[in-house]
Amino acid sequence: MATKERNLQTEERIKQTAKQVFFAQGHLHATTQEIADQAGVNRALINYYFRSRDLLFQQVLQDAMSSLYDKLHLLFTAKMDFRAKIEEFIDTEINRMAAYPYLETFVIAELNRGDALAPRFPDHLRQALLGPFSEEVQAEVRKGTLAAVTTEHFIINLMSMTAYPMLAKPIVKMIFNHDEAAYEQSLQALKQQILRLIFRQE
Amino acid sequence: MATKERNLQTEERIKQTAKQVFFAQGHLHATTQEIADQAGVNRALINYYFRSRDLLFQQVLQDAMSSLYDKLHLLFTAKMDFRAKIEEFIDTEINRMAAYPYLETFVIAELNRGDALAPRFPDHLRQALLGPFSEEVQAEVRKGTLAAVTTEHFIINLMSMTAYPMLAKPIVKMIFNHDEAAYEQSLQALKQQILRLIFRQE
DNA sequence: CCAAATGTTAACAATTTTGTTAACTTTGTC
DNA sequence: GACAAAGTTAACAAAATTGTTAACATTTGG
Repeated sequence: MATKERNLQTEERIKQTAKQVFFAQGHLHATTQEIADQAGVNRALINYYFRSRDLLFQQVLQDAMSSLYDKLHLLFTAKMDFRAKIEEFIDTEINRMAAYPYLETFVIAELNRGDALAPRFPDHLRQALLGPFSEEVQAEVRKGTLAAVTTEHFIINLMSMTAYPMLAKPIVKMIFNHDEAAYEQSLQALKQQILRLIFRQE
Repeated sequence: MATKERNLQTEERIKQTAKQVFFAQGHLHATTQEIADQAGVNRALINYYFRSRDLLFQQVLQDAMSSLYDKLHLLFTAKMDFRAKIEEFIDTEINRMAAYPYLETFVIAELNRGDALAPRFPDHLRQALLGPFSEEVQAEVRKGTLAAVTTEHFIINLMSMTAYPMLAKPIVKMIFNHDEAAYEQSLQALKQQILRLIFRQE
């Protein structure tokens, strides 16, 4: 008996659309109808493939968490020159956030719903963080290329600067009176500006 | 005819509770029933004082926007030593965010609902930003106390570092395996760490 | 090509949430 | 203390949203 092949075309389209609605458009209150409409499918298909609205949400949440883990895994373990690694992290992270500005907002909003199960951070990631990566950071501190900060706060600040500007996109646009184009441009420039702030030599 | 005095005790209690639910607990999907329960009032009173759920949301949103404006106004116009001003901004901002971690999340989520009216950033604030405050920042850059960054990105980075760690509180706690106490402690230490990162002298 | 499995749809039912109304209570004022 | 205004409540009505079902369509394997 061959493995049952479900119609991934539709199932995947629904999930992708849900991500688009939640992560890109920031419609955290979106109904199943709205998602079905944008996906161009009958709403009942959401129940057919995902049983319930909640299970769709959980699947999307799982995917989002996975992508969070992936990006941190790369940062903590890649065997590259430290500065190059940070540059790449900033670059991919800003590009990712530009496509999905509200991914973390969605994750956080879902985590705050009483019923949500708190996901666990993979142990091997925390080991890499506390061990090898922390060594790298502190070596840079001793060299004087980084300010004297703890590894934990270095990571927090790095995540802050690469995530917040897109997470708070409407606020940033409002403060600086940016249209979409100006905002995009400011975002690209931000990459260099973060590097200048973090690293101590010219 | 004297001005009509409505029962501000109840009206205010409802609004305060709504802020607590949205900004502190992060229940962005909260129903009017949940708010009424936590406020200890009959749900119909929400309609009595605010007409509709949406109008309550809008009032809370307005208050949130005002507090955002206030904090920026202070940063842009206070006549203090630059470093002292930044220190104070970080301090009050982190304390505020610790009490209301999800204020900006709520604002952003509401701004992304199609029907919301985009609020305008007060002109006098943008003037102060582009004029006097920008002068201050660039003077510090010339002195070498700040890295060579644009005023815009300086502000964005500052807001990022003071807002994100609380905005993403569940994620931060998860990554570093913090309980509530450890998280609080990390937050207090963050203030100094941000200053070390921003300013160039020891 | 036929039959079983899978996919899709519209209609319906159940649930959740919001808004309204009318009766009742409290408060302030004369 | 009587009266009017404001405040409060439970019950009801309306709307929005989700979940289910049964009929229909399409695909797939023999």
